[in-house]
Amino acid sequence: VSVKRAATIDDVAAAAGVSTATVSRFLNGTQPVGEATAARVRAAAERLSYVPQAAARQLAQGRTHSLGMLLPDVSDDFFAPLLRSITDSATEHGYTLLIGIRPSGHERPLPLGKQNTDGLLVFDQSLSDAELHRLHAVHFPLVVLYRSPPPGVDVPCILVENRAGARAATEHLITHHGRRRIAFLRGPEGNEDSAQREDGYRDALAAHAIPFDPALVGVGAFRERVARDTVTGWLAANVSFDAVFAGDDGSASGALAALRQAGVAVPQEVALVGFDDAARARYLDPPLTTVRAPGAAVGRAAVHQLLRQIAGDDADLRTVLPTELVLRRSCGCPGNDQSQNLDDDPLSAGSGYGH
Amino acid sequence: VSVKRAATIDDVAAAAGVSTATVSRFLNGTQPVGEATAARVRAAAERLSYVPQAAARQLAQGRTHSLGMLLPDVSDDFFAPLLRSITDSATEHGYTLLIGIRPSGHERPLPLGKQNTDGLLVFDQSLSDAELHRLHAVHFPLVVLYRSPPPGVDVPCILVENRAGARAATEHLITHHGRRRIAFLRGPEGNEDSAQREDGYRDALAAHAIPFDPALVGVGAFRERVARDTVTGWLAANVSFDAVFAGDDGSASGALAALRQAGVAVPQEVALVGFDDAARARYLDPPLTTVRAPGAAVGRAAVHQLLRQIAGDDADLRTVLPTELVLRRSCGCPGNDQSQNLDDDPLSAGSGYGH
DNA sequence: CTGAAAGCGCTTACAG
DNA sequence: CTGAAAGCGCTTACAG
Repeated sequence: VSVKRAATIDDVAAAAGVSTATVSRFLNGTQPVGEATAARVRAAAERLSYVPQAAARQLAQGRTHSLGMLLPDVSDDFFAPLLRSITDSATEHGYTLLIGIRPSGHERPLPLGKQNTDGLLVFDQSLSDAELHRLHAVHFPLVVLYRSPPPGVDVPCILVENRAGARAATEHLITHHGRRRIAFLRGPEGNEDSAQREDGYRDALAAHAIPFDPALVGVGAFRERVARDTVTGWLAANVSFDAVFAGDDGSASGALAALRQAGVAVPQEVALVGFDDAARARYLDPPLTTVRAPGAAVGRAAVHQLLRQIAGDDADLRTVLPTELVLRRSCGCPGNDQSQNLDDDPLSAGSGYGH
Repeated sequence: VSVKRAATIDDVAAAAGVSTATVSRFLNGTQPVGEATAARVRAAAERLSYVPQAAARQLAQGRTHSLGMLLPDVSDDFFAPLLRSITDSATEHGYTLLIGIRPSGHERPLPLGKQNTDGLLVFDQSLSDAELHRLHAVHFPLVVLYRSPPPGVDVPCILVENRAGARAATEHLITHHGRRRIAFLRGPEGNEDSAQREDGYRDALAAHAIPFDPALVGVGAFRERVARDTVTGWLAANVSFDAVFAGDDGSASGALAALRQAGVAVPQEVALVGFDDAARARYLDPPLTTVRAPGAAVGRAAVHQLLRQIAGDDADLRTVLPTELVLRRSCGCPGNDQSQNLDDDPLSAGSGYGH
């Protein structure tokens, strides 16, 4: 047994005394094969430790059996549960996940496409509208996550219930904690999730006859430092507020840092609520009350819709997943970070790295 | 221009009035091409928006131009900076990163190998010693991360200075904060990083003539919950200690939760130090003093060594990266979580997701 | 500088 | 149930 060259289907066929067609059929189960033949092929493949070469199958079949995932950038703890559910779902269906990172600014060509992938999960802004349009026009299977497709481009999308979640969070501050001067930290310009969260925030104010005050809306940009600076600015300017609803958990962290820095007690003086329930949320002090956006469910739904398209079926154009208010202590609730918070930690469920 | 079928090299060749060989040479720059010819080919490729099909090149060339990354599992915030540096380095050198997740227990066959990848980055225990041996025996390029290869298997490895880092952390507790009853939270059984960190811990004790007390070593398993339970047990049993050196930041979080729960003041009554400087470290309260293990540098080094092997060069068998003690407040230092901690956050450097 | 042609390792009608 | 053969879309000696 030479160690130099990996065994090919020809080697297996020769060893088993059959044609390559038969080997292929048996290994793929695409057509019945005689019992005796099967045994010989199995033995030969085993003995030669034959592994089919992906490129050759891909070329012959015209499909790659792999899914691409395109990210605008790799950042923060929001990512882990999502990635995990996507890889799990893909693996479960016999697909390999190919990840391409698209740095912001995307000058470079797409690393992933029809050439190396059967379909693509597109995060947020990692594909421009024009690119989305072009790929969809050639019927390349696509699913967009955390955004809707541009008008006229019927690409299935996976969204979360931003508006209802944001409304629930804001109403909780009003109803349970008597807050009426609630500030809002916006996400990045043009971000769809953020716009919807702001709508929910306004819904809640309106429902409780609290006038909307533009002075209480600031930029958080889903960035910790930006949010910190904004809140620090408010404090310096003596803006009066008794609560902050942050557009995401990252900006909530920043707000918390600014408040702590200024000696403002959270939640006593200013209550705080975030959005996402990212991994860090439970570790903040006080633990962050936030709206859980189900990352794992988003991942599963995305893979499902992508596979339907690959199979030639129609996919749902719009999947909206429910959000849920998670009460911890930053809003003023008694919280419960002993059992609940740690035990359902989606991240500690794994085995962890060996480091 | 038909929208049905993607253009192939034949289409381009026909459109440009040259042979496919010429198209290939021009596009890959493998051989000089006449100026006029080049112009025609460029125009044709452009007009047909030709993208070479990866599988065909792979088959013809016998290489995939992609790197695999194998993970035992996707977990926690330790992962993000590492993944980011790996993808960046790979992209920079014209490689695509293919990620395969190997769930613990690994009953399933390897998703990544010679069939679809030019080389593999192997994390921790995601490959068994036998598999490692087998792949190395057939000269498949491999780099192991956060572990050394099994004896007799000359696979390059990337490690961090665990022992020195752990010693520095422990000595800091002794020297600067006068602690002498320092507990240690071990990592998972058989974990190399953890063993080395324990060595460093013992080195420090010995250097200061503090007897090693086995009652002060407990299992943390790099898992938050496990560590929490261990520390809770110590407190219940009235074990006396004035500091905890946790094997990683995850177990440090758990220790902190247990201490807070029991009303023990950190750092006044018990000082705490972790290892890794994971994303969460700066968000704990108090911010966690920890040993920074340079995830991004590990990623870059790993890709570098892998590419060298792919190029047929010799790679360094052992790369050990320095660690650095990061002083925050959990050890009793005044800390400085205003500017430094946020501004150098490797995770907030990206654009963030639109969620 | 350019082309004709073989070959990479599979799959899959087609024929039996 | 099985095989001979064409074909997937590239690359690359080989010859000129």
